[in-house]
Amino acid sequence: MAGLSNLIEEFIKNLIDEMNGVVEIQRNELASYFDCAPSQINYVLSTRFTPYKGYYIESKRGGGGYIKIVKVDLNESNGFDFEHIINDLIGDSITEAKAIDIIETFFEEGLISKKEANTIKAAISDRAFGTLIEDRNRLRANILKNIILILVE
Amino acid sequence: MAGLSNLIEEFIKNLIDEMNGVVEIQRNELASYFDCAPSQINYVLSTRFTPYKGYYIESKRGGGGYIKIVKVDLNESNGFDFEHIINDLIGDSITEAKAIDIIETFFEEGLISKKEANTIKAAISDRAFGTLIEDRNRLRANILKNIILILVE
DNA sequence: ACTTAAAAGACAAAGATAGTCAAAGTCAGG
DNA sequence: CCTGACTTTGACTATCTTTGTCTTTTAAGT
Repeated sequence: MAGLSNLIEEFIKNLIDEMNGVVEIQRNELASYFDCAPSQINYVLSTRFTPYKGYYIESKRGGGGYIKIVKVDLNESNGFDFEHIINDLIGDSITEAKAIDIIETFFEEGLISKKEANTIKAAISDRAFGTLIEDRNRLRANILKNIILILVE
Repeated sequence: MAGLSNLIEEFIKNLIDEMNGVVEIQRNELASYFDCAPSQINYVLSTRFTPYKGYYIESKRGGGGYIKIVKVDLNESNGFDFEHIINDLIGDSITEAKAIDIIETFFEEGLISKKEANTIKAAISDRAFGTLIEDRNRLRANILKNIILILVE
């Protein structure tokens, strides 16, 4: 059940690993390698390589154009920028998917264990909110921020 | 005497046994296998595979979507009677103070670390719920039950 | 400078799943 | 028979993926 987007995601992640955290691709080349629409590459980038997952992207159009994907090393020197995470990435409302991305990143960077990651995911999942319909994203932002403050201590 | 929902329930339970406690299904596929409305599957899941019975569920929509059902053994774990905790102590509503008591007990008995205890407390505190006024205790019960299933697993 | 071709970006439509909710059906007990 | 709980169904919604079309940017040649 692979799924094309997942394949492309894996492919890029392998490249990034091999290249020590930075990779440059050419959109059309990659698209033709996977025999898909070029904009599929944009889709993968915008859903899988987001700031919530610890990536940022630069690109250039025209002849010699490229897309550069950088994996941010959150632990290097500065440690996590919690202020940024709390104010900009979470704010006062966040979707489940984005919250999970942040939690996964914490795990991948060694800030929390797998068990802690799963616990936090359980705590902020829509499923855990049950029948509560309104303001899920606000509630989630609140809970997540409270949890993160504990982790920082 | 049979009843479609019971058949589907049995079918899924057999799958889970075969698969060692975790199974992924596709809603439409299963519905067409039983020749019923897809939402019948949701009905079965929400009435038969609840946290009270030791199940939790994850899913994804869209292409490559799935429903993942995980069975947790509430009986044989760490000397805790999780079934009792979930069904009787928590139920579908619990105060902050009582929830904290349960979490403290988990810590004292070595099921979770101090950090995990603090994380969970942060997740179910009234403070984390912010301006949400109604149904705090219901919400807390839901979140706590989901977290406990993760801890047991 | 101007033009053109070679990138990448934006966005919308179509396809593929799953979720929600309420109406209609069934069945057992009073 | 009536009532209420449980079940079944279907219409509508939400989310995720794939594809295609049109736009914008940039480098290179004239």
